[in-house]
Amino acid sequence: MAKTAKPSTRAGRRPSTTLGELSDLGIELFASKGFEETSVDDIADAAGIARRTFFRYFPSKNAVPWGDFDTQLAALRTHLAGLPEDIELADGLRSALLQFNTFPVEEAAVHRQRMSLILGNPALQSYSMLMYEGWRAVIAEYVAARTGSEPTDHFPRTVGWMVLGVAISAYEQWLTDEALDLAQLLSEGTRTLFVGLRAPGSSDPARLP
Amino acid sequence: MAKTAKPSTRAGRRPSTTLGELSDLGIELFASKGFEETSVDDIADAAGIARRTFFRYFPSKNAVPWGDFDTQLAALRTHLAGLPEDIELADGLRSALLQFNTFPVEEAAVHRQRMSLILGNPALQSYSMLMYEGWRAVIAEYVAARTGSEPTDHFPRTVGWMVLGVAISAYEQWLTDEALDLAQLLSEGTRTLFVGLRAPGSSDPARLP
DNA sequence: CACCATAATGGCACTGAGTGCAGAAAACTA
DNA sequence: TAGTTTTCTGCACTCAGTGCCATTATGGTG
Repeated sequence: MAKTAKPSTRAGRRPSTTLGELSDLGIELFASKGFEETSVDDIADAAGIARRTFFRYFPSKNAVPWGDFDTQLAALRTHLAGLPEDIELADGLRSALLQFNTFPVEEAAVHRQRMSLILGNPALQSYSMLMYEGWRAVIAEYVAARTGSEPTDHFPRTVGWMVLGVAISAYEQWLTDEALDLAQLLSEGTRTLFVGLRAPGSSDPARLP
Repeated sequence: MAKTAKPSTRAGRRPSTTLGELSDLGIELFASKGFEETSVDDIADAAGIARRTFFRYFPSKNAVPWGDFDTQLAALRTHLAGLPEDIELADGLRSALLQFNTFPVEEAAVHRQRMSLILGNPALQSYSMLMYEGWRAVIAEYVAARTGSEPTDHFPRTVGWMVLGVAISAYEQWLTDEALDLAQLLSEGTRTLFVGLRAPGSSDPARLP
């Protein structure tokens, strides 16, 4: 997140900061002062840029904690595309979940703070829906490719939602207790997803009104 | 939604409108002019109330399409509480899904318009996350009660998310084609949820990293 | 070096959502 | 009629987000 952009040997004025730096700075301010209590002006001032410039880096204040999410999505897409084709769909999905939510230890603190903000603040919870849409689309693409259907078909869409649900509830749980292991929570969630809820003897929902 | 409030024989000035009427009016304006293009002033003017009064009925412009969602949530909670205790958890959940999304035919048109707005407009998609939170909580309560755990535990939370996913993807699909049957889409979704994704022979996610 | 193209920053004015406050307006009660 | 209760309304204010245009910094070129 706090990485520097490459020199980019081409012409024109240099950007005065990076999206990652602004994101980290914003997260810090949000965490210390509160999200609502931190204005865009506060962030811009702290970063030494104009308010107007801030909106060239982010489409909204809500987008700050997400940093360069698009890049992460692209990485996820690449990861899924590189998986062997002879593994189970379910195994591919678990692999995606674990890969996407694995990060270097030195980023653990910022990451926890970021997720705590996103999942704890109403405005940010709201905004996250728009980010999740892209995430779900990547999952749906993979499911569609593996099942010979379209990403907008019912099954891939449903799976996209359910896998997202597994991810988010794992995070929600993780944030309640510092001692919990995120990867284990994700695995437990995927288990619920993979084996289903139907107890032996339950009626078949597809055959009832 | 367009129901009138009861006479309320008590003192004080009468409300000049109802939340349901405002909601219907708002949905109509949003559908005809577009959500972004319709200002709060437009709605207030059309309803014959002051802008300031609008915000006594709704916390935000985004809340308009949801009408009195809290009442519907209460009905769902009551429905779940009234289910026999000897049925499968999965059957109770399917019952909730179908009950919550069944409505009189005369409301079908408005309901489709409402859902089309909520699922199609970015600002409304965002806001829906806050509404879904209450919905998920009701599901999680039921699951917790049936499994002897707390609504905030990992399993009830995960199930809440997954059932929500089933509901939303059914709606998304429903909106793509007028001819599709919502109840059937919900049933198909619950089937995916109940039987799980794991194909026979897939490894057990709970036993792997 | 002077000039030009390019890419980014920055200032300004404007719209529109949401809020706090104080007072007016409509109901019922005694 | 006077008092009480509840809702409505107008006003002023903050803050997010946007369109427009000028300004600044950089590299390339004659």
